[in-house]
Amino acid sequence: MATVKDVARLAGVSTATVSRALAAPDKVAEATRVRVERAAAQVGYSPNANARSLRTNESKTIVVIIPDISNLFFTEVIKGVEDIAQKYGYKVLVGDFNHDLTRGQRYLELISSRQADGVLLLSAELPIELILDEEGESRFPIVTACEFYKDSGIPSVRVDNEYSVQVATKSLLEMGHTKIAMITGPMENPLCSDRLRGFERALAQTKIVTPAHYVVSGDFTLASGYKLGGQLLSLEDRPQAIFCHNDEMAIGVLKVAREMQINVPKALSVIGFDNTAFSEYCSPELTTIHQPRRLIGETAMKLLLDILAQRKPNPEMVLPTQYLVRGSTASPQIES
Amino acid sequence: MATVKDVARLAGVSTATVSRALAAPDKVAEATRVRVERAAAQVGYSPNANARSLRTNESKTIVVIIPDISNLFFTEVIKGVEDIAQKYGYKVLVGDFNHDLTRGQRYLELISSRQADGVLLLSAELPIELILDEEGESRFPIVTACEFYKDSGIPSVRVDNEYSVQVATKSLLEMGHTKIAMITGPMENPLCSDRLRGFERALAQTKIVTPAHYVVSGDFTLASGYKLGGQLLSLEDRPQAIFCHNDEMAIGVLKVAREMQINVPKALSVIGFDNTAFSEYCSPELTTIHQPRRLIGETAMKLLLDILAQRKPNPEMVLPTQYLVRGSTASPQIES
DNA sequence: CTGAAAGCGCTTACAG
DNA sequence: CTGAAAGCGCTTACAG
Repeated sequence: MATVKDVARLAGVSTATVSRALAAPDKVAEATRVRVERAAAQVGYSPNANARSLRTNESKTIVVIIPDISNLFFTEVIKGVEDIAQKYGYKVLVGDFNHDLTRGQRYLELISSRQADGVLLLSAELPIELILDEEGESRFPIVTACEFYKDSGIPSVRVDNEYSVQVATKSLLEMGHTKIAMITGPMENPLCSDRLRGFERALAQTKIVTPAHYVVSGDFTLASGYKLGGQLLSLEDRPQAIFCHNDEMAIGVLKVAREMQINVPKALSVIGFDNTAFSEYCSPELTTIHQPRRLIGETAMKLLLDILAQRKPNPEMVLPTQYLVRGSTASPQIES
Repeated sequence: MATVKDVARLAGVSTATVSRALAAPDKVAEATRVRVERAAAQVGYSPNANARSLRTNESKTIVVIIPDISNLFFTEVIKGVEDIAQKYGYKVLVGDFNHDLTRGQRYLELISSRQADGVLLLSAELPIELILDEEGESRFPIVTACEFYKDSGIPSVRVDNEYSVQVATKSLLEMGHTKIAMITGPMENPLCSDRLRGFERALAQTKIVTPAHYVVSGDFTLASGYKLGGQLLSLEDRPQAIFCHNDEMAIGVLKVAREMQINVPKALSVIGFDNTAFSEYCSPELTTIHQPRRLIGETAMKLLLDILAQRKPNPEMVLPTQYLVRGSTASPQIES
């Protein structure tokens, strides 16, 4: 591999000048710049990023850490991150830790090993001590997106989960539903407790009493929606509507309802969350809550860029959702 | 950040010994090892990967380059890659180039900038000159998986696309179908031409003549399946079966058929490819061809590891598929 | 088993 | 505008 030395020799200048000509063309005479550029091209020079990072102490790389890369929700967020990062000359590494905390920690270590300058964390599963020191300060530049650590002071970008669910629940109530169940995500997530609270708040404004067994906890997968949906639909006092904490679980409910010959939306209304691609391709099409995923990614990346540049950022950004009524919800009808 | 120097000082040894104690514990006296380890822990030592890579000329990192991270097919392959990489002490970077060749090239440059030791390429979109030199030799350690460059000599891991499609097409023929259409992926992909060939071969063994307009070319998205499916189903000589080059497009066809009130499988059989998660959750469940995605990822990573270790690898590995008959295919019936 | 020393390839004050 | 020189933090032949 050619190095600055090779370029310098060929261009008849010092390595310092090569470095300047390539990095700060205006600090160098026009003619020199041209000579260096030609020489660089001729020897096929490609800078050694390790040497540069070692010297400058920055890698111009950020790592986005996600719990599960096969979750469609995250992948769209990543696209937004990449768009902005690219525009500002940052490389993006995607680290999927597959819900394995040891693996997640290893991605965090890209910071201490100086391979990344900052972290975009799309999860709240990692122990917060890994992120905050004893004074409650971030150990490194970090932004959380979608998921977040409640009252941690860690900058985050997300939607108003509580409000979004409250709105959708109200619409269900207005349609005349009185027996509404909910399949949550893992309840450790602040995001899920917020969504559950929105649900409860909406119900609290009515006289409806929801039995405890109407709220069950899944894990965001198709399979868990299928299983828990089947469970809810086998209840004596079968719910007329099931609100799921994401689209995948809602699609699982759709499947089990079909198998149990329970018509959606006539005998059962189903709501998802996220508005991922398949929500428009299932049958019936899913009523859901749109999250501006790409925008979340873009905003989070911009925030991280601000932090890396020491600009004081807005520590918490809440982006708007949109309640999308499609074919999977309707007024409850007499059951056949 | 603490460095070897700090550890050396505290442990009362040289930096050389620190380095050895941490990297090759058996080259050092037991007592020294313990002292160094304690000192390292005490000062919170974390090795600077850039310095190490600069010195050793390897990063212990591989990059897997994919055209679209929101494609479920790829994400499962990545999981397999990660499992193996992790086991052998390699870090995995995921680079999504979003079908943007400039971006793809930038990920390839992680090699020349020495941030990655090898490439796992899940695409055949990038110009082959970026990969092979004038002599047709790989410029760097690389393995392609799923997609591949035909007759390029680049090591690849994939399935027998031609044979898989041939088998499924035959089953359609045996069911009594005579009017079978195909929605392909982008025809630049060798993978797609192989699948098309399998289709044609199966038909060639019969007297059935398939009109040219029965073969249309999509782009692997839900939307393109929907659109092209609608097109095929609006034909005067409407096909009785549509074979799609992936599940997404097949699910798009399912949707348009539903809207056109064409019953699947009674009036239309639909076949996908890949066996991705949603294929079991659509209605009807999709008949498809299972690809061992995780195994593909594992195998490809092992192959790359062999190449990195200069072990002569098997340059082309073909893994078995499985034809899964589910609810979206049936014998053609009199149309209503 | 251990240390002194060189060097990986870059960038950047400093001096001119 | 340009160059000589130092140094980022590590590892590894070499010598003892």
